[in-house]
Amino acid sequence: MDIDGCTVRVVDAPRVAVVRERMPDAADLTDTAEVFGLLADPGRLRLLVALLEGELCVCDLAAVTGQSESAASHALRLLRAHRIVAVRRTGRMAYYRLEDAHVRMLLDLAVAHTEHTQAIHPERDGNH
Amino acid sequence: MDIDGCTVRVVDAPRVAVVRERMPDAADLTDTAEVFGLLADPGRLRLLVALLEGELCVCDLAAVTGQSESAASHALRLLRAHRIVAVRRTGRMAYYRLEDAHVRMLLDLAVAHTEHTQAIHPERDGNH
DNA sequence: TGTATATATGAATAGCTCTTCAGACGAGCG
DNA sequence: CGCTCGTCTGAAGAGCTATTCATATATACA
Repeated sequence: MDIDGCTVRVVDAPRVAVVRERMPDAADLTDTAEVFGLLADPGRLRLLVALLEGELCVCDLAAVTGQSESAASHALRLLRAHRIVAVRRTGRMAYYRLEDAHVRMLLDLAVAHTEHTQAIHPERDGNH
Repeated sequence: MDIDGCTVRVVDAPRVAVVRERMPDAADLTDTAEVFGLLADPGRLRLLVALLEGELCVCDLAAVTGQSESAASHALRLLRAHRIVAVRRTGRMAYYRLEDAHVRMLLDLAVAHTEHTQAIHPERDGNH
C-alpha cells in the first residue's frame, strides 16, 4: 500500500482504506487535539469548571482554583487566545466567562462522569 | 479569606465559597485533566478515532494514522496503561480496541463537532 | 533450526509547557 | 498628583513529552 508517497505494509488493506476514508481530516483532528490540550492542565481545567456556573474575576478565580493570580492570568490569557473564554472589563477588574459551547459540552460530560464514578466508588464522603 | 492556610484576597467572598463547594474534588479533576491529556496528541487522537469503528492491528493503525509503527506502539502502550485501549493477541499480531466508554463519548462528541463545523464552514469539499 | 515478521521496549535528544519572579500598566482613591 | 490595587506581561528555569533509532522478544514459516 502506498500512503503519502511512502510504502507501508498493511494486513487488511481494504479495511485500512475504508477507515482512512471515514477519518476526519487530519487538520481538524489536530485542532481537536489542541482543544483537548487546553483542557489537559489541572489549573486550566479547574478554571473552566469554576466558570461553568457564571463569570468570575481573576482574583476570585485564583482563590477558587487554588493557584496564584499570575498563574491564573497566564492560563486565562491562553484560553482567551483560543476564544474559549471571554473577558468583560470594568474599572480595574476583569470578569471572565466561558464562551465556547463545544468546550462547555466536553466539560459537562467530564464533570458528570467524575460525579458518576464518585457515586459508584465513594472513597470519601461527599460532604466535607 | 483563608484557603489552605494561606490568606487570599477575594472580591465576592460568599460566591467564592459557593463555587468552591460545588467544584468536583481536585484529585478527580486532575484525573480528568490526565484523560484530556491523553487525547491531546494528534497521533494518539487519530489512533483512537480510527478505533471508534472496531479493532485494528498495530501496522494497520500506523498506516491509517500516518505514523511510524514504533510511534504507534509507544502511543498504544500509554493508552493501554490507562485502560483506554485493550489488546487481543493472536499469533504475532496485536489487535487493539477502544475500551473506555467515557473516552468513547468524548471522542464521539469531538468528532461530531468537527463534522458539524465542517458542514458550516466547508473550506474544502467533503470528497477527495 | 534458522530466518523473517509483528510488535515491544529502552535510551537519547529535541521541543514544548508550566510555574515563578519581577516588574509594567492602568484605574480609582486619598 | 502620588499611591494602592487588580491585572497583565516577559523572561528564565525546571520538568515533562514526543519522536527516533537501535535492539529485543516472540511467533510463524521454510
